[in-house]
Amino acid sequence: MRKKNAKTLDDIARLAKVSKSTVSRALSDSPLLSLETKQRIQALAKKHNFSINASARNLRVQQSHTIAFITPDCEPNFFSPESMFGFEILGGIGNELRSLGYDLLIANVNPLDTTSINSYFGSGRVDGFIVLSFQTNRSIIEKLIELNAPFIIWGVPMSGFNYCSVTGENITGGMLATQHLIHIGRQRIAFLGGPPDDLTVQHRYQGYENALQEARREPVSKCIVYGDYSYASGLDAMQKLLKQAPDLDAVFVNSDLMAIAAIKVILESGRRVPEDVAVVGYDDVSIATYNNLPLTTIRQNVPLAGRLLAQNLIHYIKTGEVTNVTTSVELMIRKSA
Amino acid sequence: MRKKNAKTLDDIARLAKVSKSTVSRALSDSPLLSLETKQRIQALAKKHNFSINASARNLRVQQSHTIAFITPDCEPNFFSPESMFGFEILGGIGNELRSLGYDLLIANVNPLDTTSINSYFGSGRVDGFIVLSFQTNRSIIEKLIELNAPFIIWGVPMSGFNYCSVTGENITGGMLATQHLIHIGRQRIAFLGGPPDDLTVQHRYQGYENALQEARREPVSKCIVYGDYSYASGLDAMQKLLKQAPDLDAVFVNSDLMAIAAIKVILESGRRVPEDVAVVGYDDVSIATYNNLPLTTIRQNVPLAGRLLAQNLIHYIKTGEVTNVTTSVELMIRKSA
DNA sequence: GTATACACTGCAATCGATTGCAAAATGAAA
DNA sequence: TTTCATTTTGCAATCGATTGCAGTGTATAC
Repeated sequence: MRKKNAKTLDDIARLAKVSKSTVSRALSDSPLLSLETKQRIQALAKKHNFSINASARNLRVQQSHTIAFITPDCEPNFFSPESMFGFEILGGIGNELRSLGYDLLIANVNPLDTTSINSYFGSGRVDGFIVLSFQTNRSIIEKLIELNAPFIIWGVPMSGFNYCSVTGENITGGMLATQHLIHIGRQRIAFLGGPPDDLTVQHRYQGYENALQEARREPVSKCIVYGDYSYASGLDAMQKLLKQAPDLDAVFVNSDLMAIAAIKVILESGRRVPEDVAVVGYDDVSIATYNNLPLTTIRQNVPLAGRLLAQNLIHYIKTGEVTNVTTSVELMIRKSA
Repeated sequence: MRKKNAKTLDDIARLAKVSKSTVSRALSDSPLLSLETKQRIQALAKKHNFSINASARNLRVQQSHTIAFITPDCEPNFFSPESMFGFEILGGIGNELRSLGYDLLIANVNPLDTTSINSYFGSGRVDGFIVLSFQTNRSIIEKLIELNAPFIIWGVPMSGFNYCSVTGENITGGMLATQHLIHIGRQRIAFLGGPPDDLTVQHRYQGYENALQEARREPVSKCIVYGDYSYASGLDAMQKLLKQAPDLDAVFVNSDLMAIAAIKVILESGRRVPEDVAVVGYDDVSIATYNNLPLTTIRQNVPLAGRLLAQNLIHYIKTGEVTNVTTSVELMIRKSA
């Protein structure tokens, strides 16, 4: 005995001998129906494993119940190791969206041509966007503002604008890392940052500076270099650092991938890690653990961040209330420092 | 002067002083219209940056123009390092789908409760599915078959069924790896596989066996162990291997992540890599390169695989033609063997 | 001038679910 | 039995784009 699948509300209505309005109300758990009919219809729908037509529903209620996660379409591509962090955050986002009744769409957008955002939002294809601000997508954020589209970013919002965000406690992160290096007796602690115009990076730098000042020290400019989060830039930056300040004995790096690159350079220079140069990374993505020399790093609570991004975006869509929250960070002590 | 955005076909129709049928035809580049009106309307639409309502269109044409990429909702989660491979393949899939006019949805499905697949397919939410078969999702594939939903897998199809697939040349991969180890003079070559009931793994084993036989050798059972692609299982399996066959001088591992785990165990046992034990991985995901000891591995053409998955699935949806293609693999010689 | 063909364009039905409003059913009170 | 209030259900319009068919207009041939 196989139950045939019902296709539309009308099919179920016919079977239940009611109108399709009633079926619609039963499935959306409307208080207008008697409990009895509601349950009867719900059971029937389940039996014929009926599921409501998404396009029709979306058309009628003028919502897509879909959120786009924006991945910049450029080199280095989002779907590359450089964005391992982005990958790991997707899990939390997806699960939370699902439990809120939303779907997750992957939207590839070229930062140099943001018109495709129109085709997602203007078409009613998606109700909102999630963007990682640490990538090359300032132009994307500007476009979203221009379109007045609901969105939320992971990172520190640009000043002068008012939109939702979730970000780690970057100042605290910078302090924890630096304090740890001071605590284990390091004298010359370098800073290898992400892009210097990124507010996130500036906050981490500020934490670094605060920790040094706490210990009555000052940052030294030749110990400060920047990369762009890529492996290659980590190699370059660390080489530069060793040239400028050969006497450094520690470095705080703004991402795990760059930290791994830095370690490679340090080892190749004949120094040992952590004995000669201690290294602290940032993010605690998977490679931090799997690296031959497990990385001491600042852990961001990535799954939580994903959930918060989803929750707060939906909250904004429903209420218009802008939220800016931060998530805590934690020092993970392993082998590299 | 800001151009106001037109919301519907009617808006544009009014502006162009034609009917909405004509606008619809102009935007879909119908041959029924004169070139002149077509261009006039297209320009107008662009100027008012109009984009067609997706729900309405999808409702009318009874297609969603959306493909779901299924991620099993279980531990180890898809969005974890264990699936770095899956992550890297997403890029190719997304780009290709986009150029074919389809969107990419991330669908989290619990392999123990596949009813959610209904809510994606039965609701017309998506037109088809892409599944990675090397994960714990046999039940998902069975559900898709039962629903008669269009789908394509990455991996070797279950025998007795007829559905689309794309897979790497696993036999060749196994041979290339093993031949290389023989070529560099290794005498006792172990095999550390993925799940033994996975056809992909069986093919790789067959390649391993073929290569040995070519060299007039035979596989030895105590040199054959299996894991489940996770880092932890790689540690376990390698420990077992060293216990069973302490005299081994090479191992062919079925994934890069397990290979990195294996290297860790080998080093901790006091042996050197590659001097005492050579290691060849599989997949060539990013960690293979970034590992302190860059991995010699079998490269799968992942971006190509993604594109093929997208192309062949859409082809199947449109024509009903089942395709089973394989993509070539390549030996990447680095430091570990 | 009329007939015929052909190129364009518009009308109106349609996809399936939602929801304001009206109608029917039920129960209680008079 | 009638009336009124309340609960429950149904009618029909609506969301926006597509498309078969019919209608208009123009050009060519007779």
